[in-house]
Amino acid sequence: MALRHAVLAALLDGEYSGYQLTKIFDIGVSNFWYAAPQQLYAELTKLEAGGLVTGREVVQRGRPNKRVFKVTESGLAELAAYAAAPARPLVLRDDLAVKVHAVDLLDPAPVIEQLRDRAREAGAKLETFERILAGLRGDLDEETFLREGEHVGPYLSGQAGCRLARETRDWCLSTARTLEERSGRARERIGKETS
Amino acid sequence: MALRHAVLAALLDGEYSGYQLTKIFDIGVSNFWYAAPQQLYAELTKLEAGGLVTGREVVQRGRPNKRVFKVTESGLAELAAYAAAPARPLVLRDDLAVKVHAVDLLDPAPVIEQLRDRAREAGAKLETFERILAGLRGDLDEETFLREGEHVGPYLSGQAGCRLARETRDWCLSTARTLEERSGRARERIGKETS
DNA sequence: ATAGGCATGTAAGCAGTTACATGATTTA
DNA sequence: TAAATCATGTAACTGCTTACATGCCTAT
Repeated sequence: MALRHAVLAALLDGEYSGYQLTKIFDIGVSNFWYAAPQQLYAELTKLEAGGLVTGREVVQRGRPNKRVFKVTESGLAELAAYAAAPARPLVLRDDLAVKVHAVDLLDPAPVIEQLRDRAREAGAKLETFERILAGLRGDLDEETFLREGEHVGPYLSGQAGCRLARETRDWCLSTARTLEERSGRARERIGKETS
Repeated sequence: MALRHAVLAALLDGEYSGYQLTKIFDIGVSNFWYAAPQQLYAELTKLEAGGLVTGREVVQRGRPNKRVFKVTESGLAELAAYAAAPARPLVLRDDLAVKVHAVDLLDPAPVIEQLRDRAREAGAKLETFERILAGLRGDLDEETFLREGEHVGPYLSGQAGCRLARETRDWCLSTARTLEERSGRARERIGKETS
C-alpha cells in the first residue's frame, strides 16, 4: 500500500476534496506521484473507513457541494511509521525512453514529435512548479527560507519536481535535435543515391 | 500492456535470457523501467506464445543451461506500431519524496538516513551508466558518435538515465543537508531552553 | 559446509487502469 | 446549444508485487 501515504501527505497541506486531489495528483503531487481520479475516490473512502482521515461536507453555491478531508491523529501516526520504515526503490516507467531506446530500427518521425510534445509539457510543468515554489517562500530568498521557514517539506519535494521537469525538458529537446539531424542526413544520402 | 514493449526494446540489443533480463531491469533498463524477475519470465512466455520473440536453448558448462530470446519480424512490427502511437505520461512513484513532503510533522532522522542511502545508490548508478555510455561510444567523442554512430538509441536513453541519476543524487544530498542543519538548530534551541 | 550466483518458474493477492455512469453549473 | 469544469462514483479487467518453490554450480 503506497497511494494511501501519498494521499495523507498531500492532505497535510490543507483540506481537499477528492476532486481537488485529482488536480494535485494529475500534475503528480509535485511530480513524484501519479494517480487516476478513480483511485483517489476509492482511497479516500478506505482512509475514512479506517479513521485515518475525516471528511466534512462543504456547501457551495453555483457548483455542486463537496466533501473535504483532513488527516486525523491516527493518520499522522500512520505517516510517522511509514516515514521511519525503509524506502522502497522508486517506480519509474517511461514509455518514451523505451521508444528512444529502440529508435534505430524504427521510423524516428513520430518519436521526435512525441519528444517535442513532452518537452513542451515538461516546460509548462516547470513553470508551474517554479511559481508554486516562489509562492511558498514568499519574500525570502531560497537559502533563508530553507534555513528558517516553518514548512519546508513541500518546498523540498517541489524542488525535486522542478529538477525532474527541467531535465526531462532538456533531454527531450536535445534528443529530438539529435534524431532530427540524423534523419535529415539520412534523407540527403538517399537523395544523392537515387538522383 | 507496457512491459511487453520494454522487453522487446531490451532484446534489440542482443539475445538475452530471462535471468539476464532481470539484471538489466534491476538497474532499470538504463533507469527508465523497472520490472520484477517473475514478471519477466511470465512476459517472455507470453511473447514467445504470441510469436513476438523466439527462444533457443544455450547449453553451458559449469552453470545451468539457459534459454535466450530474440525479437522476430512480427515483434519488430509490434514495436514499430507502439512507437508510432502517442506516448502515455510517465509513471513515477517516489516513496522518499512523499516522506520529504511530510517531513515537517515527522521525525526527520530516518528520512535523512534514507536520503543518504539513495544518494549513494544514485551515485553508483551514475558511475555504471557513465561506464556503459563510454563503452557504447568507443573512441569517438559524444558529439561525433551521436552524429555518425550506427546505434544511438541505447546511448540516448542511457543519457536520460544518467541525468536522472545525477539529479537524484544531488537532490538527495542537498535535501539531507538542509534537514540535517534544521534539526541541528532545533536541538540547540531545546538545549538552551532546558539548561 | 554454506553462502552466493545462475536459472526458472507457480500461485495468491493487491494495486492500478479502463470503461462506463450521472448530474449540475458556467463559459463560449 | 455545445463544450468545459466541478463533483463523485461503480465494475471489470489487467498488471504488478509478494511469497513460495526448486536445483545446480562455484567460491570461501
